[in-house]
This record gives sequence, C-alpha cells and structure tokens, in this order.
Amino acid sequence: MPELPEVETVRKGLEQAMIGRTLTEVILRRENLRFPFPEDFASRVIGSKIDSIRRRAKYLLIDLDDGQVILSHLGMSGRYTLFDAEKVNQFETNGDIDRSSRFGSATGFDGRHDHVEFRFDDGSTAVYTDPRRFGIMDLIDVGEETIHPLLESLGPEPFGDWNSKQLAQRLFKKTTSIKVALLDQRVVVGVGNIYACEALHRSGIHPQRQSKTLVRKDGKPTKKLDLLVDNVVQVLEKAVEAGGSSLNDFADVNGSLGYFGHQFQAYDREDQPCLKAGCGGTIERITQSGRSTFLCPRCQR
DNA sequence: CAAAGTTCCTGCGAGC
DNA sequence: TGCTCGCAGGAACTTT
Repeated sequence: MPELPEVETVRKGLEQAMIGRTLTEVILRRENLRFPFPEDFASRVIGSKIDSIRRRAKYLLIDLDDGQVILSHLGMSGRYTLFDAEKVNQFETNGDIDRSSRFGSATGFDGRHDHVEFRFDDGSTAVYTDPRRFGIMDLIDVGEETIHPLLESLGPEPFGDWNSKQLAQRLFKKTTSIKVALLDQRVVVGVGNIYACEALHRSGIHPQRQSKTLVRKDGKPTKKLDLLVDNVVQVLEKAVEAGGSSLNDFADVNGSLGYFGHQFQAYDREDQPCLKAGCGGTIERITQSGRSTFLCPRCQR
C-alpha cells in the first residue's frame, strides 16, 4: 500500500489520534519485522508522550517528548489501525494475547499479523499489522534522522524544494531508464511503482527512455523533464488529497478507503485503452528491474 | 502468477 | 592486463 501519499495519509491519521497521548503499554507479538525490534523497545517508550508525527520519504517518525523517535516503515503490506477506548472495550477479551491479537479481522486479517500494539493513557490503541513483514520499526534519538543508515542517503522530498534543475544534475549522463531512476530513493523520495507509472504516462515519456536523454548537453533540464517534475508533484498531491490509492483495499487508520485508484491512467490497466485524449493506444505491461511497468507505447516516447 | 519496498549480490562493459 | 565504477537484473525477505 505505501508510497508517499499512503504514508502521508497514515501520518495524518496517527497525528489526530496520538498527539498528546502517553504510551501506557506496548505489546510486541514477535521479535522482528524486516529487522529485529530494538532492544527493550517497549520499556524504553512506555511513559513517553507523543509530541508530533513526521514523514521523511516513506518513513514515519513518531516524536516522543523525551527526545526519542519511533521510526516506522510500512514496507509493502504494513498498516496502522486505530481503536478508541470504546472499541477497545468491545474487543476486550480475557484470553491472553500471544500470537494473535484480539482485534483480529478488524485490522484486515485474522490477527496473526498484528505485530505491534500501542496502548495509550486514554484507553485507545494503535495496532500495526504487516503480513509480509517488509516493514521496519526502530527507535532513534532526535537528530539521528540524517545519519541513520536507512535515512542518510535519501534524496529530496518532492514537496520540498525539489525541481527539474536539481533532477537534471542527478540524471546527467545517466544511462539508466527514467522509470528506474524515479524509483531510486536517492534521486527523489516517495515515488513508488504506481506513481512512477502514472507520472511518466501523464508526461508522455517512455519508461525505458534513458535518463540522460531528458537532460540537455549543458546539464540543464529539457522541457520534458520540467513536465515530468510537474507531473510527479501533481500526481502525488492529488493522491494525497484522495487519501491514497486503494489497491488491495489500502485503508487509512480509520478503515476508510483511499480513492485515488479511480484516477489511474496507466497503472494496472494492461490491455485497456489509453485514456489520453485522441491517443487511441492500448496500455501495455513490461518488466523493468523485476517490477511491472504500465505504459502506452503510442503516446509515451 | 503477482503484489505497494528496499537491500544486497553478481556479472558485464567502459574507461583509466 | 588489471582495477574500479556504473549499471542492469535478479534474489532475498514473506503472505495472501
């Protein structure tokens, strides 16, 4: 589920529910996701209050009032689900909680993948569910964001001061395909497979085109590259407004489905007509670096 | 069979 | 020739 718009949607949801609350209990139902949970994770965060929740690339940064920061990545299948005190009571059981959570299918599965439970002083709870366990959860100190191994080589935020001049510098003389470059989090962060396909389609750029062909000999961006940057930003903005996409029922923390999927022009539309006005082409699927790419060979050059 | 992500490894070719 | 670098592609993690 998670590219920038989905992570941003989750961030907003967690912000509403968590800020100002103090952690009273943290339940871990296994010792690792992609990596082991940090040593004494639960005891180190219990008693701290949530000050703010930030996003960097596809990572969530949960700031605690003691200077610690919970670093969370949703991987491919991670999600958070919030339960207010009343709902927690509804699900309350006397059974002990070991492998499965009592929230069960309320988190989208059977409870076996509810790996972390954060309980707050007002009786509410946030459950982290991640069937594939490609996600990560770590605990760092504020200020460590820039030196953490997972964060240190991240590129610019698309909603920051990112621009085509900067991108042109990064792609100058690069022979790698433009689509693979967009997925490279050192080039720009937050763009994943869906929004890379969408931005390239809207820009009329073939995903296999060599990156350097979008940069002028003098290192300045071409018009096409200007257009691509505009479209990356726009497609991400629109998706944030829509609350993300709903592939595999991606839901925000309250279970509401994002509706950006209704606006897909290329992604997951193999063999369907290209929606660009007057194009008349048919969307194809190819593979690049092991990932599916959807494109219209007629209007994407 | 495919899947929204990221990291690590191998092999190839260019250039010094 | 040998070394390094960039790059493409694949595997790995795992469950539905």
